[in-house]
Amino acid sequence: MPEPTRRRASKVRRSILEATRDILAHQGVKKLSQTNVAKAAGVRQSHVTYYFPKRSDLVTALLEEHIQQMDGALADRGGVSEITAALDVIARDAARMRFFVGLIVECEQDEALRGLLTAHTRQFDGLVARYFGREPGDVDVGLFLNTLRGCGLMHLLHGGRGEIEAPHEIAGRFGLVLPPRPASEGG
Amino acid sequence: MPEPTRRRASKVRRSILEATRDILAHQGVKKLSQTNVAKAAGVRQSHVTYYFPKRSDLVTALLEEHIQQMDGALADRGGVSEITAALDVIARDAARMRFFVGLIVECEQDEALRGLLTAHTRQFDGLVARYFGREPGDVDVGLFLNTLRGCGLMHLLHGGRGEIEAPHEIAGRFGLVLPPRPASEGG
DNA sequence: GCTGTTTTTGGTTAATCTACCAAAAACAGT
DNA sequence: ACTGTTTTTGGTAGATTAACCAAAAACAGC
Repeated sequence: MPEPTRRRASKVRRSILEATRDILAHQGVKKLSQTNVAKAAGVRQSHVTYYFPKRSDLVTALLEEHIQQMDGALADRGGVSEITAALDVIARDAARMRFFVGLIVECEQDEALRGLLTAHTRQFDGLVARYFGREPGDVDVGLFLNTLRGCGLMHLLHGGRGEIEAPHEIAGRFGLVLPPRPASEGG
Repeated sequence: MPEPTRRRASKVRRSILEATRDILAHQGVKKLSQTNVAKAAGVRQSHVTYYFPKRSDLVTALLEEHIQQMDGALADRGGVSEITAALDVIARDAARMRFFVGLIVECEQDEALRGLLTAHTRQFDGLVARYFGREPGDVDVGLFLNTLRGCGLMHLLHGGRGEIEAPHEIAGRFGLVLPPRPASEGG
């Protein structure tokens, strides 16, 4: 058993991951340290090392959980409203972009993490393509999402200030419209 | 004299700034430290503190010089080819986006730096608007540039791999075309 | 060549960071 | 209740960081 059982379900482990997420989203990658995480989680610093022996373990677990949550919210129900919300978040939620940028910065030192993150974004792009009735890899969808990402990045830079056109309006500029209900969207 | 004279023109100072730029662009913000900068510049660590007493002084000076260089290349000649090249860089040059992302991360701890960077991007956006015969603050131009930024960010994430549509083609999607020569472009 | 300023040298400092460790405590299965 | 595992505690280690400093050296103006 290389992977202990209880270790994965621990309450402490959970609080550490949550603290990590909060710090990365609200204070940025420069503030992400074992000390700060432990403080925010209300546990000892050595707990962080215990559950995540290397820094990369912590960040990787964070991203894995994030992906899992996204999958739960998006893929399972395939809900239109969830995707709509997710698109909005990309362009208008500074904390989320801070989180994303932090991950990108971490990727610079961790190719495995980069693999995870690229795969995740690719999958998300494919999901959004479906949402608009396009094939995965669709160029319009790719550009549209990158537009949102650029908006989000500038929104982060400007300190969360400034108005941003609504995602579905931006989508229109790329010829992207929601096809008539695919007859499988549960309320 | 709060601002010493020779201090600003020093060869050492220049090499420090160049090393800082290179590290930020090619290794990322996590590798930006006095030690690494000094090593890359071939000077002693205490030199870095001497010329840039605080870390923020170093980053600020770096951005100021960057802005100055951009101004020199773009505003002076107002050259179409220079802007074309700059647009290309945003979307396709991973090192430049790494540099930009690094600055954004630094802004999180330095509001003055954020002011500098936001002002710079705003000015650049205005310049590009002119380039397309639009007014500063033009929504199409803003979205277009953010598209390039989003492309650049994803390009950085994917480790500099992957093809990207040419900027002027993307511009077309926003109804942006170069007006007939304004009769003032020097070859 | 003297004088005051700038720069360089070579260290030190205090803070912070990741990682490690041994021993106590809590817990689980039986 | 005993046994082995997991977790917690508390502390340490070694690296790395930005920042500071005194004294030597280089330099500039006169």
